[in-house]
Amino acid sequence: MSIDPGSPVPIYRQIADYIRRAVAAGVYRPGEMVPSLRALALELTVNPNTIQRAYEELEREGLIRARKGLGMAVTEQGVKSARSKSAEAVYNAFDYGIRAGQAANMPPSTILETFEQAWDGARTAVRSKV
Amino acid sequence: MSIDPGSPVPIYRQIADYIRRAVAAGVYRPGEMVPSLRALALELTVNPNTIQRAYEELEREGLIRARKGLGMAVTEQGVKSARSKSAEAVYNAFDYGIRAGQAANMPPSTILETFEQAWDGARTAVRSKV
Amino acid sequence: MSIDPGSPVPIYRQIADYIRRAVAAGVYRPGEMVPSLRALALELTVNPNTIQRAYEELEREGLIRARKGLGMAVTEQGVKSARSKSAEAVYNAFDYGIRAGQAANMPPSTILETFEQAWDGARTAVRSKV
Amino acid sequence: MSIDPGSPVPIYRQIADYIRRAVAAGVYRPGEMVPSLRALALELTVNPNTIQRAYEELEREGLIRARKGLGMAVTEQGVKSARSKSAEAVYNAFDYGIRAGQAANMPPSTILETFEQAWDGARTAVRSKV
DNA sequence: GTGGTCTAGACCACA
DNA sequence: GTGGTCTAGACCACG
Repeated sequence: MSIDPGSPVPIYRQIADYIRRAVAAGVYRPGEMVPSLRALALELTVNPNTIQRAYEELEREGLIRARKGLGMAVTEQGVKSARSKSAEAVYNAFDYGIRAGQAANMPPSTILETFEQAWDGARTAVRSKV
Repeated sequence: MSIDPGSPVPIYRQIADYIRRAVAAGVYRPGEMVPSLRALALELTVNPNTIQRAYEELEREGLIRARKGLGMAVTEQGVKSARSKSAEAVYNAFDYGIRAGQAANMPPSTILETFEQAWDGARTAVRSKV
Repeated sequence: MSIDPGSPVPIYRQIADYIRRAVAAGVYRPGEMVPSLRALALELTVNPNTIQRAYEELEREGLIRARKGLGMAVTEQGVKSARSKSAEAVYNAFDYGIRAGQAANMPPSTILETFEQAWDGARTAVRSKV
Repeated sequence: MSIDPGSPVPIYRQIADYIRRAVAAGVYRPGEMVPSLRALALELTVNPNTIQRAYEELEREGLIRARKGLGMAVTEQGVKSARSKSAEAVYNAFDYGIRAGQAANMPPSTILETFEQAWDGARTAVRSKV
């Protein structure tokens, strides 16, 4: 994964989002441990406190649970929770885009065309990875 | 227009965004004046400094231009600029949503369905306003 | 107010509890600002970060709301929320005490007597303050 | 007995508390042995070190005493000690609840009502177990 | 001035 | 080893 320190969205939230997506994608399954604070801090070259802040947020959401001396384990209901959170995020992004287009007086057809462009762009980006 | 002081997006940016959308939508045409600092500050019950900051941002973009003793006028290329800015914002929102869905391992069909839901939701929201 | 740094309950939680009780007691009314991070940090001689952590918790609960550049304001529904939280805390303490007594095989009459002792103790403690 | 690994109260203390209550309740009488380290560790599926730590605490209190080759025996003064500890815990819980109510400006009548609710709740909970 | 984020480094309790 | 708390001090955006 990669972190953008210059982004307006705080680092700890970027990390939390990443873990959320990873859990939603099945990278970490229920009962498994997410990377330890210090391990992930080393990997991303950020301060352990920053990782902890991200994990705190996830723990409050019920996605992971702290077990002192052991680590942070993905909750049983974590995957479901992460999936719904992800779906919500996607919906919100689309909704925001559509409303922004409407507010700027863009005709519906233009908004739809813009979506198709983004769709093609993102899809070929994936293919080019492969 | 309305301001949300509790929102994470700064007030001055909410205002700048609003003016941008208004110009893109043709509310203010080239050569016309946007509301004066004090007038807008009174209407929104916000510190005039905050309006000032929003207008500074817009002036830096070339959207508006100070005319001493008159106010801030929308520039000729302002509408085009605002339109392209708006189009870019719409594209970015869609792109972000699509990529978030992919990162969470959502199948393409699900992403498309989510867009359709957002589309229906936003369209009916408009109709209900009318 | 006073902080016990040696307590097992973290300082930031002691502070959050104190603010909660203060709001419930009507010391800070809706719309009013709670002490600023730095001001309270100076008064209690703790690090501002610690105060911020307490305020974060209160903001998540909806008790207060951050207004950048201004301070943290008590929410309209904050008092109600704080009152119900306080009532819950009192109930939980009593419940815990009763169950501890039952688990130790104390007869009900002894548990009730213990409560009366605590009641008299706390009440006279208040009187002696006056 | 049951252990809650997710609780904020450490496992070793949950175990120590359980033994304390059991001694106070007369489950283990003076001279009798408490469960061996390994037996209890197996039963609770916990690291033996954790049991060890709980027993250390109890031995420091004088509740139990190591008898080489035999196990940990409840001391004669253990029961009295455990009883007074339990009584103290009950008193402290009540005292804490009363003071929390006072700090939140709850009228004495409300505090008393809250106790009665907790009393009824805990009593019926016991009955429903039977 | 305000709150928000981040780093560096420390100490602690827990398993 | 793990997570949890705290301090000190820095920089930023905001009003």
